[in-house]
Amino acid sequence: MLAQDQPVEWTPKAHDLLEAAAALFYERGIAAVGVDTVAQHAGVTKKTLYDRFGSKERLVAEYLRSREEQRRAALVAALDEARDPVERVAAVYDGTRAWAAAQPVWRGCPVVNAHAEINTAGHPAYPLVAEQKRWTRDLFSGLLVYAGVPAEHRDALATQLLALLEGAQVVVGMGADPHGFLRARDAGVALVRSVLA
Amino acid sequence: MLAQDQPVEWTPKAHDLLEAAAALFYERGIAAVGVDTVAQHAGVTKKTLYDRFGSKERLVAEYLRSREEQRRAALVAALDEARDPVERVAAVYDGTRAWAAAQPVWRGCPVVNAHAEINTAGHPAYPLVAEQKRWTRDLFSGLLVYAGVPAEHRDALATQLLALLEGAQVVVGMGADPHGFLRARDAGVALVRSVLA
DNA sequence: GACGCGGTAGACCGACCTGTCTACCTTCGG
DNA sequence: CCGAAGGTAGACAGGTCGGTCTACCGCGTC
Repeated sequence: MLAQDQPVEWTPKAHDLLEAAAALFYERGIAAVGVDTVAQHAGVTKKTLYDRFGSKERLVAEYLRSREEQRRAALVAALDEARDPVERVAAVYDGTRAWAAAQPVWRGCPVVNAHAEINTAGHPAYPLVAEQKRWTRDLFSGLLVYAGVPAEHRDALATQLLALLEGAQVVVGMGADPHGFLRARDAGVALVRSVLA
Repeated sequence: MLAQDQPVEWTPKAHDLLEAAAALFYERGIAAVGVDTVAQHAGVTKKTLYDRFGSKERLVAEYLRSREEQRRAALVAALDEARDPVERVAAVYDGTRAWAAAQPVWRGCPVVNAHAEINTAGHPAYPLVAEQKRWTRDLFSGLLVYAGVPAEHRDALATQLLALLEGAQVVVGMGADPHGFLRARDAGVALVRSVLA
């Protein structure tokens, strides 16, 4: 078995495995997908899966890490196109919408979904889950500093912007409104404007 | 086995089973909890479980139905205390916060969590999941009519209020901000006020 | 006193789960 | 030419899963 904290060796088949695992875990749920299924979809033997990742838990952790990497890349891409402070807040919603649209199917935030299935604190994906929302909140917080939002409003507003972003992912993922990201963007912009005025 | 659409016979042990199942499914995840574990926690035999509910899927559906019943009861309780139109919108957030606080642990919306684990459209809990967000959106929609929000703003605003509510549940559930419900409430009120002015 | 009912106790089934193992094949660098 | 590395094929182990079944018990009611 692969040692627990030893990094994954990214052979071509390891990439195939991650790709297959990511799609299956996201679309069907983590516990609902067995390692045999993942290996089969990747066109690979189970032994190769264990040679590269060492355990299913580790594969899950890598799945979440890679999805989060994608997301942050989409966010910086969207942020690079906006210089106006309020537009930069809006860009977070646009970037998330673009990231969601890039997935073959959208079933809500992968981290939230994984959180619903991971109970043991010892799971290697646990720290990733805990860190992700904090990171996004800090992102908003920084954008609010840049926008000149007074410190007394900053914490509350960061939470509100984060709630809108998370809520939009849920709303779209459950099919309650296909324009959820645009609506959330408008609301976020309105909230920021109201404390700047 | 219990017939698929035949109603559950609510004997005392059936209630014990639902209570145990609800706690376990919510706190550990649905797939992670076996029927043996549920029966054991309820102080009941597996046979009794199957005599009353017929299948695990059916038990899951009843779990979600009962949690949603609780939630709507908390919402009407909060709504009954508010007559002012904007205060009634705020009451939805307060009611949800009270409902969340009533749970021994809060790990986000049970329906969203279940949605992450349920992939098969034939699952008896599937219609419940699909209906729930629509119902809540309709609730906001009705409150906005009552508040005199012009029709052109109503749909977008209902989605924004729903996103704030769902987002607050995520934010609190993942520990990103313990005051998530209060923040969401303030943001929702501000958004409603801005279209009324 | 017979019967139905809700329940216990626990064996049992086949399927599937994560994870390991042996044996062999291919490719490539020194 | 050799050996290491990445891989295939597939059996295997031990455990858990959802679900079924038989045998029995206690209680209330015709």
